Amino acid sequence: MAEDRTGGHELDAPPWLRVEATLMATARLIREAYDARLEALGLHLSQASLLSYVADFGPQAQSRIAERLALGRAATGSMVDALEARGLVRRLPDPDDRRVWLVEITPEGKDVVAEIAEVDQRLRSELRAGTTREDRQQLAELLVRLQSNLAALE
Amino acid sequence: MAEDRTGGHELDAPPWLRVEATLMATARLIREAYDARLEALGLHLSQASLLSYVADFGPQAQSRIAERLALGRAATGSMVDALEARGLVRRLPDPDDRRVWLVEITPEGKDVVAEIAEVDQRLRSELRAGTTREDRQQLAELLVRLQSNLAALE
DNA sequence: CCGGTATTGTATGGCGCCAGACGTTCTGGC
DNA sequence: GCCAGAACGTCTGGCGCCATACAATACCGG
Repeated sequence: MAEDRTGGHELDAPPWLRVEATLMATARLIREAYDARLEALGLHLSQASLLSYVADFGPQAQSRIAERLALGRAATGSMVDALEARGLVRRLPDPDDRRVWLVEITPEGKDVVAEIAEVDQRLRSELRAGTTREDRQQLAELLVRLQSNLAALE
Repeated sequence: MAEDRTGGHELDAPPWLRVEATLMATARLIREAYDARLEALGLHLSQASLLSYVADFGPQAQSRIAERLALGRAATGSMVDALEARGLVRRLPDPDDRRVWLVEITPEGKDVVAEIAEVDQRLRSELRAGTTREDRQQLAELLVRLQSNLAALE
């Protein structure tokens, strides 16, 4: 991509914001790829992540879900609305705290999660082409590092 | 990352879509960090990128800018509107094609670009804490690879 | 030169998400 | 017990961006 054809400029100029922009663009492309493949299931990446999360970890409060998915509480709430309307998820009152809803996966939701996992695995293997396991592991670590640096900034 | 296959339970399972979600969340955090620091200049990351781009490469058609920044033409157009309203950028008619506007940086724009570069360099050095040059280079390469894989999918 | 097609920039409507304000409920110091 | 403050979930408004449709202009085969 960045073959800044500036003839005799920098060799591989890391032109300022370019790397960040690339990261963001890649993230968007990935989301679009997932969204396209999840469209048949009637949901998009964030919803699929939410569903997988409650499937894995059992009934969870919305705040915790929001925190885990790095989303806002409002967005999480409306996503739960949508998933609930489709019967993939159910809201249970928390017996110990009347403010919170525990979001639980339904049997229908579990079926969908299985399909999501398939979609995910297929797409992942396509994306992995030409990359090594170490590459990906290092990417994951770098992302974590970046996040902690970002958190330390504020 | 994907082959954790629920051997029983994982301790810190990186289940399925989690890595992608992390990527997206990181991208968003980075954008927010930039936006916060660029707020004093009255612009956000995409506008700053646009400005830097036309500063580096001279007058460019909006479509080329959009393509280079991985944005839509409409979004690019309204960003140019905003930058033009602030006098940071100017629209010149292309003498060879009456459909296109050539977007050119103004002297005031150049001043702002210098400030952007400063902000960028400072934030970059903060983000780099605890990462090596190889890490970052590998990240850049991996992103390129991912993008090309994504492009090949459609 | 003429017609169809591609391309440029713009306008419109929609989507995902956030930030702030709000009512409700829990919690800890007095 | 009681009351200030924190936490949960919801609502509203806004932002950045996209997809689509559109008019104007360019390109190309007859």
